[in-house]
Amino acid sequence: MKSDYRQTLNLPRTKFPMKASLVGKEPEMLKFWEENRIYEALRKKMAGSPKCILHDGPPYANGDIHIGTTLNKILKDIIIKFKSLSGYDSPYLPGWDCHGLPIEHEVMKQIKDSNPDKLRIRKECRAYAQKFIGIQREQFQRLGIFGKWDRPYLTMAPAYEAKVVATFGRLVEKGLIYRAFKPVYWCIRCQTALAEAEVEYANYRSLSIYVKFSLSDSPLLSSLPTSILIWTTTAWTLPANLAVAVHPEYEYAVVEVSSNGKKEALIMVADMVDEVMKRVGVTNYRVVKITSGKELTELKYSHPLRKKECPIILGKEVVKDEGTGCVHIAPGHGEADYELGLKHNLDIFAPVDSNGVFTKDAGEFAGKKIFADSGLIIDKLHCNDSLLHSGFLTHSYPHCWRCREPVIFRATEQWFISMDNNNLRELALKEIEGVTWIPEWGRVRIGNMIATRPDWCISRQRVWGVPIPVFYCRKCRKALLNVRTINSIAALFEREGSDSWFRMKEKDILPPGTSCPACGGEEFEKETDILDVWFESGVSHQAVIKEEEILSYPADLYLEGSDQHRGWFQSSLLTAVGIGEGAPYHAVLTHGFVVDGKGKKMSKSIGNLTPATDAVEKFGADVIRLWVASEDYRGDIAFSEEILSRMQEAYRRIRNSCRYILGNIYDFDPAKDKVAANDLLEIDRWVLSQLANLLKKAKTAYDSFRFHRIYHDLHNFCSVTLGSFYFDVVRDRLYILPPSSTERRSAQTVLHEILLAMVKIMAPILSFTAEEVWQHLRGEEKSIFLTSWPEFDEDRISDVLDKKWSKLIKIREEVYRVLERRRQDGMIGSFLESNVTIFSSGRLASFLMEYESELATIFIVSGVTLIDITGEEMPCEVTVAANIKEMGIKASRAKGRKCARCWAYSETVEESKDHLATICERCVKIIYANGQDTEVI
RNA sequence: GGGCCUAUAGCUCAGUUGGCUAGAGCGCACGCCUGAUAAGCGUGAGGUGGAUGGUUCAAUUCCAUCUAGGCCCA
Repeated sequence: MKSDYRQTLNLPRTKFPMKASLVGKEPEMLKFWEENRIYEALRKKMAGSPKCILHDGPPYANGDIHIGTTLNKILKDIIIKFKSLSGYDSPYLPGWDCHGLPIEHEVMKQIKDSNPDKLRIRKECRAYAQKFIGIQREQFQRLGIFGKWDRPYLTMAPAYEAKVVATFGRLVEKGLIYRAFKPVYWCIRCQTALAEAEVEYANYRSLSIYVKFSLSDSPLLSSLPTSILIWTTTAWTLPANLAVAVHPEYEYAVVEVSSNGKKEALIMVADMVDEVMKRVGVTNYRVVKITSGKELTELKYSHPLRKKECPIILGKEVVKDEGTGCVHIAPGHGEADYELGLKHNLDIFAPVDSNGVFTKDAGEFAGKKIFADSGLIIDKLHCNDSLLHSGFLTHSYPHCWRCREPVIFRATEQWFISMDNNNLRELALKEIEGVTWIPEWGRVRIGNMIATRPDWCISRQRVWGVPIPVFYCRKCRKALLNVRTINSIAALFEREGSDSWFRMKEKDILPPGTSCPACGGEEFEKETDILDVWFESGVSHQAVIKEEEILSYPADLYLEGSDQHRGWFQSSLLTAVGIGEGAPYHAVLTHGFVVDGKGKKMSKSIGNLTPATDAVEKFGADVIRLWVASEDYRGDIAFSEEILSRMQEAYRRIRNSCRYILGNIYDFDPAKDKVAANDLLEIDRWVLSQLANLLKKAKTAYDSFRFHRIYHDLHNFCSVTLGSFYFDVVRDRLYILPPSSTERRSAQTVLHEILLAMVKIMAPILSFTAEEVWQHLRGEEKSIFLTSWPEFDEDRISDVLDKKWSKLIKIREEVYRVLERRRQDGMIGSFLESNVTIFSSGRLASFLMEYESELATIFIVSGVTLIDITGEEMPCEVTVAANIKEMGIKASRAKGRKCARCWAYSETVEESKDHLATICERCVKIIYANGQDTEVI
């Protein structure tokens, strides 16, 4: 028969399961939060406290959330929760960006009708957006994100649309809105402008021509008639040619050629001379002079199709691996040409109408079709001896996504926000200075962008969006652009939404009696363009922050991916500064992009894209949240199966640390059993000092948004301070000593405090688990999120204790190295099977003497003997400590027998009689003192 | 091609104003325990600090160039 002393021990008891089963349990927790309206209770609790507003950048209401969106929302949630815990009223109002091309595009694919009514498209788009708002909302909530999910802000809501229009009106008032030409993709067949996303590239056979633009005056280069040679595959853009661009740093060659008995000189980039000559079939040529791109700009050429002198300009965009290094520029027919044209004050000239027919501005080609009649241009060039060579080239060319016809680039009238009227650019740059950028380089990044960006084109030739609230006089074609009409439209949208614009007639939209200020006309036509969606989301500071009572302006923080320096951060800043206000945010925090384990970007084509929902279903939201917290988001953020399984391990460690404590405080009632600070054992005071340190570091890290430090500190605390030391050492006290003994209560007091602090440090990150722990802690508050960040005394951080105990831990390591060797020898298994003798001298010896009675417990061995060898030689049979001077260690098999209760070896354990297990003196006393039956069977 | 950023052990991160054999945790290997047990403990092996050059008595830390990668443009 074997005696069982287990029942006389205080073994851990808890219902808190070791296995998290997050995937199954998290939804229950979500239900708990929802049913108990914890977020609302939190708002109520914090009402009146100082506000801290994180304004949500609206994700696009299309598709499932991906891992990047997940990261973004979790970061926001961590901040919201920490701020709330630490005394701020920090509400979270999520939003969605609802308008825009991607949705319209998807909807158009689904609509069978080839020419659907605009209102119908909009209706379908609205339903589509609404559907994905529902889907995404559920996915965000599944992550444990707290917020006002029942009433998010939507950019398609009438009130929001009204603010968009009103803000546009304020920009008009400031003189920032103007109309000008800008090239866009245009489909002649569909009679519509196309966005980048609506263009598909396919092979197309183009005319490929080399054209000579004869120089008006070139005596310095050659005595022969001299031309600058260009190459193009779009002959139809030549009537719109306004300049030739050359690269400022390239060398250009003057090449004298002789063909068909005619001698002339041609200019092209030096590196391409042989290549070009080969292509145009000229064999007799020689380079007579090398000049620079810069020098060429002193020259002018005469237009081959029109009587006009045109400049040669510099452009860094010019390349030399195709063509001649001299680029024909038609600012009305190309994006790069347009930018260059703006820079050099060229007209944005596009003499082509919406049907692809030359207008009267194209002179003799007026009325001709640009593709079908391009032979006329070739003929003309040929006649005036401008054509050096013509052929065909099959190359990738943009086509319309609907009708598959090749598209053209054509300047049409668009609305712009001027960067420089009213000093918008300068003011915006000034505002950037006053904003806190996290990381700091965000300031430089957005600064450079704003300093060099062109005017903001806000026109979109689409349907799903907020119309640009402008009318054109039918009589004089002038635009009606004034604050009064715009505000009346805003009011209309507020009442009926922007569908009204498409539904109603002009005269019903405009205030009665509106007349054209230019000609007095009373008939108007509404604008068909809608606003760039960046403008819409950009004015959320007016439509949301200013409107919502729970928020306050300006926001304390915007938090988005680093791509938003060009996107939302910028559109928000420009609109706010444009209407005469300051930056809409005090601080802007950016995070990098999620990349795969190898540091490559996530993309569908590479196949390394993990849907966020998959990860959540596999690991649980808390593991994903821990991953978010663990990564330094300032750079790229790696995401891989390996990383997540590491996170899972780390999660278990933290979870089990909580479980250990819960199991050991099952009979601890802080109200009754708490031991006063001064009566705590020294090791307990030391661990509280460590805890205070952890809290301090965590607070600093949360305050500076450096969450990965919290993860590391917390995890290290669990693994090192607790797991490999404190938990091990206090186990003896907790299990063996009488339940109400001061020593045991001292440990429990500290464990309870540790868990209380840990669960709060965890809460913003491991929200589900923290709440689960909290429920087992039986605190007063219904939810961990209704508690507050633990106050702590800086005084508790004791350098003296830290020093003493790090020394003890260091000594312990030395002891363990020796014990490990004995274990390898087979002398011992458990360390309790050993006795340790330490030889030391001087200060070390007296230091150790201080702890003589505790050393066995600290080392978890059955006995420690100290030998002071001050003034003597180290005995030769001991192991000398590796990292501590003047210390020798000897380990031997423990004397006596193993106590059946506490498992330590002691000579007080008597030899077993009657097969009954025997216990040591200490345990006998404990059992007697506790009034327990000694005859434990 | 331009602007901004990143690069320390297999993974995630520390390394204070340049200064002692570059640290931690996880993972891994080996072992222990079986009273935290699909847990826990111990010991140990892992780094030419992306590469090259320069400044310095001394550089992971400063400078230059390059390579790889990311975001935004062209």
